Amino acid sequence: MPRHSAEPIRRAAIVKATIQEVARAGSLEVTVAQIAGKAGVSSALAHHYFGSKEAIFVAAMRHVLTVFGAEVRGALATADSPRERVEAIVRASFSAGSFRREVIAAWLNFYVLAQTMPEARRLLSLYRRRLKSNLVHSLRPMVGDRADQVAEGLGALIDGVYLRQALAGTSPDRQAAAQLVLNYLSREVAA
Amino acid sequence: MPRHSAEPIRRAAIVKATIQEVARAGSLEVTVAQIAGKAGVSSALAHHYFGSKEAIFVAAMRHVLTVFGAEVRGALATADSPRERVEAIVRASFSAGSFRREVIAAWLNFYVLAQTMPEARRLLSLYRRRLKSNLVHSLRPMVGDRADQVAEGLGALIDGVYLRQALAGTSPDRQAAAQLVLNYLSREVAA
DNA sequence: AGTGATTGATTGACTCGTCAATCAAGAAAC
DNA sequence: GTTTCTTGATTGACGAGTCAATCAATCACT
Repeated sequence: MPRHSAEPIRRAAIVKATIQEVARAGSLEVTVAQIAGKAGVSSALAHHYFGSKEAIFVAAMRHVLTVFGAEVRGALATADSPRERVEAIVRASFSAGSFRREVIAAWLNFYVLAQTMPEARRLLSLYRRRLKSNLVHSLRPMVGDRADQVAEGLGALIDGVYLRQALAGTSPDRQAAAQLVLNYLSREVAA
Repeated sequence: MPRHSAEPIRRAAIVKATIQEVARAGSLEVTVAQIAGKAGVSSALAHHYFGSKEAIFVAAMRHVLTVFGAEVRGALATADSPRERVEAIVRASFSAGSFRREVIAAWLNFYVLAQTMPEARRLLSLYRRRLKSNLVHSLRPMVGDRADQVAEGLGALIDGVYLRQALAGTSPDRQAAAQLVLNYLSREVAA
């Protein structure tokens, strides 16, 4: 293993470990040592690569959002009609990659992080704006000028389902979650 | 100042200060000293009355839920038809007492707390079960055996609206929030 | 009414542990 | 032999919880 390839590997390992540890602890009260330990490195190395604990959290958050973004884009690629596009976004929200216990738990805590860290808030706002923009664009041909409020409702509903899943002891049911939201969509379109 | 009236006054002050401080900090990372300071007492006294920091948080959470429960009950008192009952619950969710910046911020953090503290989780589950039971009961005459899923959707939507409000920089708009949820209700009933 | 005992209220000072961050130095690669 | 990687050790700060002591009201008894 060549020396110069270590950095990306370590960063990825630390980011992954961060998500796992945050999920395990159920809060952001995890020590750098715990994260580093899980990643199989020393806490000093984590500081070496990220500079601070906050930066580690931001990187983890960015990773979650990146994965989610990629899933949305992938789902949109095969969608033709507006209806299909909206459905693609909804399904991507509950895809196998993002709708997992550890990611959901991390998600909730990133919301809390966004309350105190401007950088985290920026990331979250960016993601939200993109999602809404995507939704509104696809909804326009379906519901006209109600697109904005329907998008707002869909967004809130998705967030709510996530939130409730975070607290539920059971493992997430992607199918049921998607169905609940798509149901809402159908009603709005029919109205 | 009569001796025996000190305890309830102090407890209430500390609980109130806890909610304010959690909201101000945007997280549970507030020190007992900060809370006590805001309540105008020493940190030792807070420990004297509550025993631990966790117990302080639980008391604050219980208070929020109690206020909310009272608001729901009050709203239900003047509701006759099933439709009115559901609307009362929804409106109570966004009532002036509960849908305030500080309370919303505290709410979000209590969700996080519930991930780690069994007692907090118990409280939250209890509140949720009651709310859903209330909803299902009133929805039954309106939507029949779809009552359960509609209640689930309403609950998730309410949670989602709260969550988004926690992150929004603006002050909460009770009217718009209630309208969004009631809209969902109308669609479901019409279907 | 006076006086001493009792009890709750309250605090400042202290302990003990924890943790983020730094540093200096060793190991590995090139 | 220089650069990158990696760590153990250390530090400095901070915070929860404890404790011994003070203060003030109430009580019990005369």
